[in-house]
Amino acid sequence: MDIKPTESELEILQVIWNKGQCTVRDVHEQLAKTKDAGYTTTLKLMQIMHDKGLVERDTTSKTHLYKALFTQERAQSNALDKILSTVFKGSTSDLVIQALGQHRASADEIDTIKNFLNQFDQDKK
Amino acid sequence: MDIKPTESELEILQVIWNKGQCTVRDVHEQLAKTKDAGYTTTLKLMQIMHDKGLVERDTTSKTHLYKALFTQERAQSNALDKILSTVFKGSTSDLVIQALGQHRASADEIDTIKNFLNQFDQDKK
DNA sequence: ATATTTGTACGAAGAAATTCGTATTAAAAT
DNA sequence: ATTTTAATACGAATTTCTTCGTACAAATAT
Repeated sequence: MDIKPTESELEILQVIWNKGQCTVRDVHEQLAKTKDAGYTTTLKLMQIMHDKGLVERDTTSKTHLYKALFTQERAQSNALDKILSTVFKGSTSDLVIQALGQHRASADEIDTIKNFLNQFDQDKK
Repeated sequence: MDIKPTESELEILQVIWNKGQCTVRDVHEQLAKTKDAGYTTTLKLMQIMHDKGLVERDTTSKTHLYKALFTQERAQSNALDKILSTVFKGSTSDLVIQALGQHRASADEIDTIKNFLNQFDQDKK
């Protein structure tokens, strides 16, 4: 079973991951900042996501509450796999170098990454 | 103007980037290894890509030759931007660390990345 | 010369994703 | 109590992507 949210579904999931839990209105208002789609469009999408099993919802009160059914880490992992195979010929180092070159990381971030790499070396021994 | 190849278009572009230049048959045979779609499907897709301006083609001889009109680097850059904003909350270091954790890099690759990071420090001075 | 193979063009069907209008119900405000 | 507001449900239109069949033309083989 493969989880593959569409583009729009990912936009919605992002909002849900940030807030932890969302009403349709929460999501819609967040999206409205950068996009313009009608409220019922967002509603419908979230209902479809529920049908697909991407989210669960609490229907106790009139206004339903949605939660994600898979983690952002999982989505990250899928997204990385996908672009690695489609545009990076499978080369993780190409990906990493391009990412770092394109979006300058802060000194702190660079340190974090270096530490991460060093810890790797230790594993090898 | 935003370049946004679809999933199938990316599969085709990948083949073109590898060979530099391709006939429809070249592409089709490569794809056939992992997929099964009819020849005319591939043909049609490539024609559409031409309409969209993703590729150019040389129609001098009967068998047309296709070339990509944008680089793989550009596609990589777009892909990274997209997943950074949709699933990584914009954090490059999260992306890098997750990528390295998920797809163990070789010692050589790790060195390459380290050097890249060090060179970064120098830039800062 | 003729038949076969190999190619392009292109319409159209099918599938998937997105968008929205209308109906209906529940809650809140007057 | 009644009106207004805010919510869900859901069908249906639209758009985008994918797939394929058929027609036709050029090159190749017989």
